[in-house]
Amino acid sequence: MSARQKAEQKQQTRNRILDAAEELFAQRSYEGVSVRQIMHQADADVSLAYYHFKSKRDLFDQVMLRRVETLNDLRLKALEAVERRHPDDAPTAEEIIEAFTRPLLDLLATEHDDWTHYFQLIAQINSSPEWGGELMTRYFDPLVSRFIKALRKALPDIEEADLYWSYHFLSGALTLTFAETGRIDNLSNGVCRSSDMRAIGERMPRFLAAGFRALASRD
Amino acid sequence: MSARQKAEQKQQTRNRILDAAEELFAQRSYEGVSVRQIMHQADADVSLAYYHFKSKRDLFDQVMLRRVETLNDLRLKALEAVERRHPDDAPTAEEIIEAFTRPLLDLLATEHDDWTHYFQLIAQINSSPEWGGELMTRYFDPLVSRFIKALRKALPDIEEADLYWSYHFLSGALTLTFAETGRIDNLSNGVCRSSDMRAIGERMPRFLAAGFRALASRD
DNA sequence: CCAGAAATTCAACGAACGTTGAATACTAGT
DNA sequence: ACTAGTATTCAACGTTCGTTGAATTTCTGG
Repeated sequence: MSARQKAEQKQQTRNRILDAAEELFAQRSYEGVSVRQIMHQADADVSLAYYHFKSKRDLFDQVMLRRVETLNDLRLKALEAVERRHPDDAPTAEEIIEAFTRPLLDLLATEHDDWTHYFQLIAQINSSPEWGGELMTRYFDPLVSRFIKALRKALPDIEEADLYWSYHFLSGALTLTFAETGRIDNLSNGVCRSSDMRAIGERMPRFLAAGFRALASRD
Repeated sequence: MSARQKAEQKQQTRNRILDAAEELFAQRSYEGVSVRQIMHQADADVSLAYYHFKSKRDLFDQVMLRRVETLNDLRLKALEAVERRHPDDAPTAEEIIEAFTRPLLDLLATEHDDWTHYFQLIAQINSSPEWGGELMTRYFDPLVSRFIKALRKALPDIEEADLYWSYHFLSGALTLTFAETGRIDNLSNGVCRSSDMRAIGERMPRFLAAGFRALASRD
């Protein structure tokens, strides 16, 4: 086995641990899961966690970090593509929201098992005062500000407060929806399924863009 | 001290424990808080928790139960009041959503300290697959179905799937907003404040009703 | 003032927690 | 075959966890 292969194997183990941690943190929260349970699911010895990571908290941070760059890149590229399609006029609110949500939709449609637990985790963090404050600001707010700037251009008459509140409502709808909690499956008696990305893609941008416009055209 | 007064004092202690548990569960989740920490905050001995409640889990359930009836009653009354104002025609979607949200707004405006942690807790539960599945269904779905029935009447042309997805988006926006996570305060650099119930009341029903209508009038 | 119930405290249980240092297995280069 | 180093395992530490039974305080009704 070459040195290169060895390094890859180490990464493999590290990723197995990250996968297990991601899934369990998403299902039962940070404090609801022990390092022992994570390492059991990763099929590795407990103390190996502390060889690959500094602490339980560090493991959690690396779970967050592993995917955030991919995600933000895709979203930014989608936004830039939309703007490139409108060299003169401004894109519509719906197009911008589409760029904000489409990457998540696509990731869940094509690599569902890789991303589903990550979005569950983000949903929980987003609605937690304890965790969300720091993490969401650090990882997502820069990109969000970029999208809000684009939305401001799409809705030139909107007031600042309306713009931020609109985004806030969007954020709640989006994180809950992509968390695939199964709530809608229960409520609708099977008419809707949390995992139906096509159904979401057809409805969410339209729903949210209408909301933005309703606040932009206030009388 | 009369027997009556004594029973009241017992209830007082019980409520002190529930208050402490509600606040800490909301801030740090069920597993993130120990019975010892709760009882320390309630200024009572650890084992007193097991005199008033069967277990930690039972304590959590009682935290949930304590306020849910009040809340659902207010919401149902608000909906019935709206319907009484429309004996012949159907109320608008905005009026119904208003009835769904107004009680929360009012409770947070008039008894903020009593209710703020409860709504934080609900937000976390709503976005957790582990907890939300059972709890939200048990405590809220009956009332929600009642509201959905009213919305179906307000939007006679809407398809079932659109109706449920619309409510799902509403649910996400609503739970995040009333959780007062402070996320919008950071993002908007102080332009908006999570605790500004007036700002929310002026915007949320309008935003969400527009979303419903956008899906109802699908081409 | 006393009996007895009710509310609260004390002391402790076994289990699980995060974390660590030393020991081991494995493999790559010499 | 030997060595060096890296990945992994073993065994244990002190602490905190949820929970319990017995002791104790507090107060009421007789």
